[in-house]
Amino acid sequence: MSESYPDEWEGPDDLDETDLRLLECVDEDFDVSLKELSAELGLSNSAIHYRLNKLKEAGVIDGVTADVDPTSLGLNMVAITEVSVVHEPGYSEHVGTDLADIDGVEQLYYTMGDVDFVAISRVQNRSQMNRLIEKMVAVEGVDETSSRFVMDELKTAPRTVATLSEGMRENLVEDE
Amino acid sequence: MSESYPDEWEGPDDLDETDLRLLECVDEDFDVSLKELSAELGLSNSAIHYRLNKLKEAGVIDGVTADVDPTSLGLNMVAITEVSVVHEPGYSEHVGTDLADIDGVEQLYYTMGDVDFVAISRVQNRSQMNRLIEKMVAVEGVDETSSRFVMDELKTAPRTVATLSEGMRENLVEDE
DNA sequence: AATGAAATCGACCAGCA
DNA sequence: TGCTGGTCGATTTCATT
Repeated sequence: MSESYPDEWEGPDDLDETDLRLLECVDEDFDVSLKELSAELGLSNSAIHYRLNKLKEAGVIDGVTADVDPTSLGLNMVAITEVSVVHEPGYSEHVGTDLADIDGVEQLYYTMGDVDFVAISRVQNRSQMNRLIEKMVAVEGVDETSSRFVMDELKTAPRTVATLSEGMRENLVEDE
Repeated sequence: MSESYPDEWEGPDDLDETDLRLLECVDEDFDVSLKELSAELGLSNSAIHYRLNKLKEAGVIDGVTADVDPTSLGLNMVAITEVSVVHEPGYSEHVGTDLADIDGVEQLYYTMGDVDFVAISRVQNRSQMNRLIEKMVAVEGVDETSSRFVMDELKTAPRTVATLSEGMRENLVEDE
């Protein structure tokens, strides 16, 4: 994020419309054969393969992962926790990594404003959640925490490409 | 989540230690050959394949996806927004789906407490963010919103299995 | 539930537009 | 650079234990 580009700048990589459509497919489901993709995009198998490799090497695709359903592992309890730290310089980085290392913390954001960190955690039961919050409070530099329980996850995994607006899309393919 | 199980209940599926180790591998990186997995786990290729299929059919693995790096698409701006709704019965479901449908909203949680929804959104620039917030406010039933900008994402994609604690693991394999 | 062999599919290379 | 076609190696499937 240490870029000197203007606010309306779009992205470093030169993607064309085909790349974007390919990303839309595999961002949703990579468990498809090259055949299906080539049928969808009107290209040969090797062409798809070639483009996928290019996207991986460029870091646009930075991994392929199996999405594990948390509820099938009994991880039914989700909480969103706001963490504020004592305001002494240099603390935040340390606090951040300590918080991120706590088992059950799935996401951790460092934010502007009165609250300093927002964590999203997932556990199996109340006692685990209690222990998790205790660990957060015990991190040196943490001032106070405030948690909310999640009753429903209406939208979860970051399906980055699927949530692109038309405008965002245009910014990517227009000026490559 | 409409289960009548006690709080300490662990999970519906009968997983053994091998399944869990396999999940740990592919949850991190599915772009590996069966050879590597069979070497790691001491099983034949076909056995790995058999277990992977079983996990997919059981819904433990509910998909294989390519992880697209948002920054390579110029999606550098992330916000966490708290949304409260006017308290009239039956509003919440409608508001939830409307909010989830807004382009750029990657995650949406329905929570207990004074705030009703928490959204995590990702866009390319300030004007897109402004429009996104406007759309949220325009949703019928939304009372007010409060947004915080994310300065750093210390932990992002829900690597569910990777963040399991020892206790969570034990709950899964012990009593299958 | 796991194995090995057979059929199928994907990865890579050389060459071409 | 982006793509094609063919080859080899990998994966999927299936009969068998």
